[in-house]
Parts: sequence; C-alpha cells; structure tokens
Amino acid sequence: MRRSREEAAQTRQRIIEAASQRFRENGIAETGLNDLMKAAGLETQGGFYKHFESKDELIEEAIGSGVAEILGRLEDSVKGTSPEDTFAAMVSNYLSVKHRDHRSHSCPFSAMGTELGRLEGRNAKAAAVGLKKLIALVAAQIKDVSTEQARNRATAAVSAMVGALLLSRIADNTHWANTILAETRKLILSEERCRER
Amino acid sequence: MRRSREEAAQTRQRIIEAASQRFRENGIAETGLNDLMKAAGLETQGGFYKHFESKDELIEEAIGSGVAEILGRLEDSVKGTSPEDTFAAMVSNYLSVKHRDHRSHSCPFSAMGTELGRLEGRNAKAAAVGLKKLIALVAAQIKDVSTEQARNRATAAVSAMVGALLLSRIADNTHWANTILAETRKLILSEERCRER
DNA sequence: TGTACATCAGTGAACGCGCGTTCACTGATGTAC
DNA sequence: TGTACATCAGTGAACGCGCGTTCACTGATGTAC
Repeated sequence: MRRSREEAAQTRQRIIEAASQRFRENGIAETGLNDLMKAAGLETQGGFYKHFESKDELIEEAIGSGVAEILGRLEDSVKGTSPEDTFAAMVSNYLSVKHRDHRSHSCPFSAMGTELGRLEGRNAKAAAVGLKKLIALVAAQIKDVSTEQARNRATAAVSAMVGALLLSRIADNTHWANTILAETRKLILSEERCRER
Repeated sequence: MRRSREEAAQTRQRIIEAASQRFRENGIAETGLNDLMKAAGLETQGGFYKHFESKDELIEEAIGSGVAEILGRLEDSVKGTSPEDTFAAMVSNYLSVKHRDHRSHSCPFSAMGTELGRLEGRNAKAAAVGLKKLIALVAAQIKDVSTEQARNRATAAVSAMVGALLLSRIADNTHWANTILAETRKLILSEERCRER
C-alpha cells in the first residue's frame, strides 16, 4: 500500500525523531531498529530501508536532530532576557534539574557523548559539526570581548556543562547530583564575573 | 585441566583488566565476552563463568579497576610537586593530550561516562563510588579552604575535566581538540587564582 | 476529466551472524588418610 | 611421604535470541496520454 509523498516524508521524520530520542535515552548500540519502527508507528522493521540506506545513515540524521533540538531550547531559554544576562540564563538552563532528568530530550553530548567520540566518517563529522554549533551559540551570549575570546570561553563553559550533566546522572543521590550542577554553574559564572573586574 | 589457585586468580585479574580497557576503548555494549577471553589469553569463552556470575558482574569489577587506574595515575602525577602546585599539576595531567589519546587507559567517566549513567543496581553504585573517589582525590589538592569548600570546587573542576576530555575526542581536528583542553584548564585554574584574591 | 500503467511505502517473513549463557568433558591440582 | 579420590579451571560445542539486512508481495499513489 503505497503512501503519498507527504505521508512518507512524515514517516521518515518520525523515525529520525524516535531514533534521536531513544539513542539519547538508551544509547545508540542498545537501540534496535525494530523498536524504532514500532515507536514511529510502523508494524514491522522491513520498511526501514525505504527511508535509510542503513542504521549508520540514521545515526547521522539523529545526531543532527538532537543537536537542533537542544540549540532550539537554549535559544528559547534566553528570549526576554536582557542582553547582559543571556549567558548566565543559558548556562543555568543547561545545568537545570529538568534538563538532566529528561535524558531523551537532553543535549546529545551529555546523553551519548562517549559513543559520539567513537564514531567514524560522516557520523563523526555530524557530531563535530553539532558541537561547533553548540559552542557558537554559547559564545554568542558572551559580550564585550573579541569573537575569539568569546569562542574560547564558550569552549571551556560547554566542556564544564556537558561534564556536569553527565556526572549528575552518575551521582547516586539527588542532593549530590544537584550539587554537581550548582557548583559547575558557579565555576562558569563566577569566572566570568572575575574576568570582568 | 584444572589450574592452581594462583593461576586461576591471575586469569580472573587478566579478564578484569582486558574488560576494563576494552570497555573504555569500544564501549561496554560493543564489547563481547569472546573477544575479552581471547584478550585474556584463553581459547574460548566457556571458561568465563568459572570466574564471574555474568557479564554484569564483570562490569562492576571493570569499573573499579578503571577508576583505580586513573586514581593511581593522578596520584603519581603530583609526586615531587610542591604542595601549592599539586592541584594545577593534577588538572594539567588530566587535561593532557596523552590522556585524551589513550582512551583504553583513560578516566572511565570520560571514556564511557554516558554508558555509566545508564547502569542500574550494583553497577550504578560502583560508578557512583568511583566518582566520589575521583572528586575526593582532586579535593585533597585544594589547600587553605574548608573541607566542604574544597569538595565543592573539586566537584566543579572534575565536571569540567571529564567534559573537556569527552569533547576533545569529538572535535574533528587536532588544533580544536587541543584548544578544548587548554581553555578548560584555564577556566579551572584561573578561577582558583581569582578566588584567592 | 478519465483510463491504464508504473511506482514505491509499508508488510511480513526470512537470512546469517554474533551475542550471553549452558553444559559435558578433560586432566592437573588439592585434600584426606 | 605416598596413594586414592574429589575438585574445578579451562575446552569446545551448542543453545536460544535479537540484531541489521534482504526480499517477494500488496495496493494506494503518481504519471502519461
């Protein structure tokens, strides 16, 4: 039963979104295509190859989708914030309990970063491009310094943010997990304040 | 052909070390028991269950082994350093190109942290206990502040260190990858200097 | 606008493969006397 | 110290299972006239 072009495009998008979420929730290697197709509303996994050449190609799309999602959320988080506060607002939004606890919609680097570091070819490229975009977005919030300085500080800030979210998910009690977020937030923001003097 | 108690204990240790390295290199899910047994010098995988109840039990041991390895290396890195410089020495050692490029012997949180955050039961506990030890070791290098302050600053420092190593492995050119390490080092160390004032 | 045919999204079953796990067996090690 | 027997580390083959991938088929959609 052939579907319309529009329906087919929607199916493809549903598969990518299901993959993007489940890869972050359970890991790339641990997520099977059968599960994904069911999550996308299809009966069987046979149709997968009408949309993608291989699981590898899906990984590329899923990384792009996950990065776009977190970039969009971070951009939204600073809307209505006065220009001098957007950096702090973005860092705080990233290092929030809500972000940590919703892994399937969280920053792909925090949710599957160690897997991303092992990818090769086009998938490695997709991860690197995504990381560049995340750093650029954070850099854009750092005012009154050169573009290069902003990029360098954003690089360190993103490292700390990704690490904190990752470790906060390993900590085995809520208080400790929240302390990791709070202390990393302090490190990033107090350093900015310090440099301002 | 039964082996002596001593030989059996050595075999068990070889399996743990092989697992500890390969889990960090290729991921836990991607590493098969057959590969591990071959790496430990055994012909077939059948003997595995003479040493471990399941792969799950091996994971617990491998985490402990990997954490012990990085703790030992970090301790060594500050030997012969004057007390006021051990924190900077330890951070610099962690954020080195050598550490990043030797994934199979690197900090388990940087090499398989996103998988560790998904573990349950005793394995989740092992990861959390390991993280606590790493933070405590770094905290011990921060002088002239209260124990609690040292722990809090070490918490943020370790977040940044783990995140930087992880992202440095995703960056797709050497210069950028090295910048991630250098800028994160700056963030951690300049903040300490800033607070000292 | 209507008809005839080609296309192809999704179904359902099957493929080979490697996974974690089990088990009968071997023969050197460990134990009891 | 020497002998008889129990133990068990490692072998090798097999188990069921789910993986990614393939393929013949169906029938609505898209295209050509």
